[in-house]
Amino acid sequence: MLVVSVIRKNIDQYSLGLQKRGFKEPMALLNRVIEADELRKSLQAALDEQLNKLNLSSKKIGILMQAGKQDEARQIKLETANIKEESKLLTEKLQMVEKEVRDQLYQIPNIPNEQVAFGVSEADNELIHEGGVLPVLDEKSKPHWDLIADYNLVDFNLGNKISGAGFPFYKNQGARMVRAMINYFLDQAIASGYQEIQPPIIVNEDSAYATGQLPDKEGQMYHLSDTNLYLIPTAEVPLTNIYRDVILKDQDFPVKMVGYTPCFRREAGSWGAHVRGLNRLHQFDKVEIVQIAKPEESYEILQGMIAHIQQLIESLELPYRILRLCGKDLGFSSAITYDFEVFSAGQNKWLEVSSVSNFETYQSNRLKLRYTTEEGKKLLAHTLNGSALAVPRILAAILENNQSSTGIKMPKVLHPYLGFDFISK
RNA sequence: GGAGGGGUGGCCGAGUGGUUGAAGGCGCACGCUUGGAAAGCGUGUAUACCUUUACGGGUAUCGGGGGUUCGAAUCCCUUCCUCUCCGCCA
Repeated sequence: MLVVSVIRKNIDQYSLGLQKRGFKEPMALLNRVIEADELRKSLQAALDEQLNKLNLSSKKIGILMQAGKQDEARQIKLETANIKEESKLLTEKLQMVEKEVRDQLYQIPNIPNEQVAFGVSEADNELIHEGGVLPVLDEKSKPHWDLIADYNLVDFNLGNKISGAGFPFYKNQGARMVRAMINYFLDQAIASGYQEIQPPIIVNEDSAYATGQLPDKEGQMYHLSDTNLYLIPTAEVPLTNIYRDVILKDQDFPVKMVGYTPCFRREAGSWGAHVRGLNRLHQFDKVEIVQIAKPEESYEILQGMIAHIQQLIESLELPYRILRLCGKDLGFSSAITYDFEVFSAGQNKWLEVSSVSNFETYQSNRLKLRYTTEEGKKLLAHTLNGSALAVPRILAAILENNQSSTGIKMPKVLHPYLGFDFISK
C-alpha cells in the first residue's frame, strides 16, 4: 500500500509510474486519494477539538466532585451533551472517509522502478540474460507427462481420485526427485547465508492482508471457512509476516530467510490443455528466499538474490533466460520483478520457475515493518523475495531435457541427494 | 473438549471510576563524581496521527472490537491469545 504523504510529494513521478502499468488517467486517481485524505485530516482535527473540550469538562467535573460542589458539576454535565452528539457525528463521518482512503489505496498498485519498461503485454518483457545450452532432441522426444507415465514417476489419476485435478501423487523416483530438490535448494540457500525456517502453511486473515493477498486476491487462496484461515499460496506469506509490526535495529540486519513449504493455489478459471502435467498445480512444493533490507541496500540485495537463483539453475544444467517484467506484466505489489524461465524441450516451451521481486515499501507499509536509522528515525524497510526454486516445473524440465531412448539422466548436483543418477525402465 | 487464572510501556511490576500516558524497579542514554571502573547522585527515556518556522500544543492507544458514564487500565458484553488442572492424542 502506498503512503499518501509520499504520493503528494511525488505525484508526477507516480503518475508516470502508473502509466507504465497501463493506467489511462493516473493523475485523477492519485488526486482523488489526496483529496480524500485532506478531508480525513480536517475531520480528524475537528473531532480532536470536540474530544479536547469533552476531556476538559470531565476534568473540571472531577475536581468539583472532589470539592463537594455537586451543583456546579451537574451544570457542566449538561453542557457536555452537545459535545458528545457532535463528536459522535464526526466520528461516523471520519470512519467513512478513512475507509474510503483505504479502499482507494488498495486499488493503486506499487509504482514501478525506473528500470521497468513500458509495455502492453508480456511480449514487452525485457530479456536480460540467457544461459545454458538448448538440448537437441530427436523427434521421438516426449513431454514430461508422457515420460512420467513411462517411468511411473507421478500419478495424476490417483490425484484426481483422492483430491482432484492439480493434486498429483509423486511416486518412486519421482517422489525421490522432489525430496532431493527440496533438500538441495535448502542447502544451497543455507550456504548463501539464509536462515532456514519451517513456517506454518496455514495463516490468519491479518497475515494475508499484510502481504497483499487480501483483499483483492482471495480467489487465489484456499479458505478454511470454519476457522477463517487460509492455505498459503507461497512461503512469502508466513516468512514476511514474521516481521509484521516489528522495528528492526541495525544489528538485526541482514535478514535472510529461506523456507520450504507446499504452496496452494486455487488458480480459478485457468484450467485447460496448456497447463497439462506439472505445468500448473493446485498444490506444489517451493523453496522461497525472503530478505528485508534498508532502502539504500535493497537493489544490491536484489542482485544477490538474482545471482543465487541463477547459480542454482546453472548447477542443474538447465537452459534458462532472465526477463525483467514490463509495467503491464508486473505484479500488483512489486516495484520490479525478474522472472527466470527454463526451457523445457519436450514441450518446446519456456517455463517460469522463479520470480524475484523488490516490493520496496509497498508491503512493509501494510506490515508496519520498520527499522531505526542511525539518527533514530523510524522508516519503512524494503521487502524482497524470490523462488529458489519451484519444484514441479524444474522436475518437468529435467525430465524433458535429459531424456534419451535409454532413459533420463539426472543432473550431477542431485546425485548425492537422489541416490541414483539415471532413470530407466 | 471441561474447570479455573491471566493479558499494563524494551523488560519486571503497581494500579478496581476522576488532573494516570500510567507509581516503583530494571535496562538504556547523557551529565556529575572517579586516576579508571563500579557504586552513588541528577536528568531523560513509548507509538501513531494532526497542528506549529521553532519551543510547544491536541487526539488516540493498558491484547482486539463494542458498550455504560461528564469521565474507563479499572464496570459490562464479545473476541483473540496465554497459563494451570482434567480429558483426548501424532
